[in-house]
Amino acid sequence: MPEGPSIIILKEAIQKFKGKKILQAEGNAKLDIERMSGQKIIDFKTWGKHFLICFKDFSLRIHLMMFGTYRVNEEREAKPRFKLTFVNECINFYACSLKYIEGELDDTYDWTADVMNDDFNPKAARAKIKKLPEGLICDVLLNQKIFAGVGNIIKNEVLFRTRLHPETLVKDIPPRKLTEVINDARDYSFEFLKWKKAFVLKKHWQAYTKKKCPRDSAPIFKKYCGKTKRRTFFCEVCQVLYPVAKNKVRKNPQ
DNA sequence: CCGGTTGTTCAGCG
DNA sequence: GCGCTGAACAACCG
Repeated sequence: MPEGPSIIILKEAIQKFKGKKILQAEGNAKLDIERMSGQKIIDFKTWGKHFLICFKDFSLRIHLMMFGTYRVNEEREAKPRFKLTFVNECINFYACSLKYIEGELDDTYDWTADVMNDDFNPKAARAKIKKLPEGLICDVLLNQKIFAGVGNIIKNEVLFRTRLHPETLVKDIPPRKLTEVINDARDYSFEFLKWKKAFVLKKHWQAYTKKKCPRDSAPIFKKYCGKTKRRTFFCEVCQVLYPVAKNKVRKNPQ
């Protein structure tokens, strides 16, 4: 479920409940689920991997973490973390983390960071990245304050598509290459969404979980990179680790 | 059948 | 107070 595009799919799946009144809210969550009983759903919003159910004075933030799931008008065997009942219909959420947000969401969320949002701002992303010169690009891509919604799959694929080595330091990335990475974090996320909806996401992976580079047939390495220590798949032949040593730059190519 | 993981938070430590 | 590590959570896939 978890990366940003999957949360968009969730939003679309339950869009029909927007404007509806919750007849009953129940569940085994730690917070006061019943607070939502009788409330009307004003809107659904998303920010990165957060799914937000908006009410008049507060919102519920749902994070599906690694294994969260949901069902519309269906039950799983396990008890739901919480269930919302409408007239003749219901939504069930399982294995998710919940939190209430009081007041305006604009006070909590920087919408310019969300790669799936129309307000995503590449310049704002660049300014935040510039403040982390010693950071590794593989960690930066997973930083939700910069690229909300990007998860480990998107990270791997964006680095492959832009031919950038995951352990490149931010300060060593050429400006145009950085522009490419920022733009592709958004572009690939929309490709991810399109392919996920069509159930063909996996077959479009070029580096993630792959053994061989589709560009040059060199082996794809697997390494737990950076501070985040997440699985990272990359080709050492075509993904450039900047700065490129001077004696490796050919003076007269071809 | 068991190991690994599309994610995040928090306790505990030096 | 900090950064780092490991645990915890949880369910499905291969």
